[in-house]
Amino acid sequence: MKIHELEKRMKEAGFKLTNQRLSLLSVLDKFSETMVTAEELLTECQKDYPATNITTVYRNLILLEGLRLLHKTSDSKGKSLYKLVCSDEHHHHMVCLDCGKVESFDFCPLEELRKITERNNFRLVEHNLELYGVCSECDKKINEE
Amino acid sequence: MKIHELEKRMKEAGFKLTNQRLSLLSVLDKFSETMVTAEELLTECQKDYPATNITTVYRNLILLEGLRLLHKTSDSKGKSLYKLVCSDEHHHHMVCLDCGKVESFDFCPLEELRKITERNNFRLVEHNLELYGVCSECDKKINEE
DNA sequence: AAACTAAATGCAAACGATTTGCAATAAGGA
DNA sequence: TCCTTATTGCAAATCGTTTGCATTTAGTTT
Repeated sequence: MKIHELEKRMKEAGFKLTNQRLSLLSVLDKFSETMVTAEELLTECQKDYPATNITTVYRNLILLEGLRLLHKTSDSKGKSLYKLVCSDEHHHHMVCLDCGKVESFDFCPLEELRKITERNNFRLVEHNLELYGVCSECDKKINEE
Repeated sequence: MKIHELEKRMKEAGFKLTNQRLSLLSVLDKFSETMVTAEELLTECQKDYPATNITTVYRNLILLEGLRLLHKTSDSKGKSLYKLVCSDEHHHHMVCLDCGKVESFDFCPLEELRKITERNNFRLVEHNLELYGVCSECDKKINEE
């Protein structure tokens, strides 16, 4: 989703477009291929707009999540990671354990999963299919060392 | 895995079988079908052995994780959830969002996933396929209300 | 353009989950 | 039974995140 579209969505939802928010959106956009922490977002935001504060970052992340514009997960230590949602059609991700880069792929065995849950009278709400490993760039770097 | 086997593994790894540990193993075994928090484990442990302490629970959970006997994830709020690893062959889980119950299924599209990662020069380390929803019992309960 | 008002911010302090330092205790071999 | 070292319990520290409150600001209204 383009930044302009994100700004429009916030505005339409009745939120003010403060400098802190514009800066956060632009940073999120910049990192749209990577899962990042709130702290990393803050650091980047401060480059545009030094006054930005971690509290504000968190508050706006919560807000974006509420608008379903932001995807939140947690790393193995329980720390939260964020990324703008993908607006394209259904797909899943490969996440690099080294640099956090996220690559997408279209495959999803949803049909099969539906059959399984029906067989168990399990009301399927969500499914999560994610691959973890080392992306080609990081793998190259490791081999060079 | 049977409790006795777990105890054996700990002992073999050079750890002492304290009452706190025995009590934790038995509680984990009791909850082997459910993801539970450290707090819930403590509460149960204290029924057997009232002196048990949250610090000890955490320390032993870390230890069991290190022995690869324990599986750790986090819920949507980042709180950690634990469960003994399954010793049976490769499978995935459906997790009830209501009661935490975990059911297993054998299906896994690993072949397909391998093809995808190879195509992307992505070195696959781990994959996660998990279904979330409402289990048949909870669904029944909800409908009764 | 100045005034207004509710929303948004920044700070410091609170928070909950988890970890750590340290002195006291207990497991399991000698 | 004794001894040594691992383990425990407690309190305090830590980390990421959230909240209360006074101040500031966006975006409207005059």
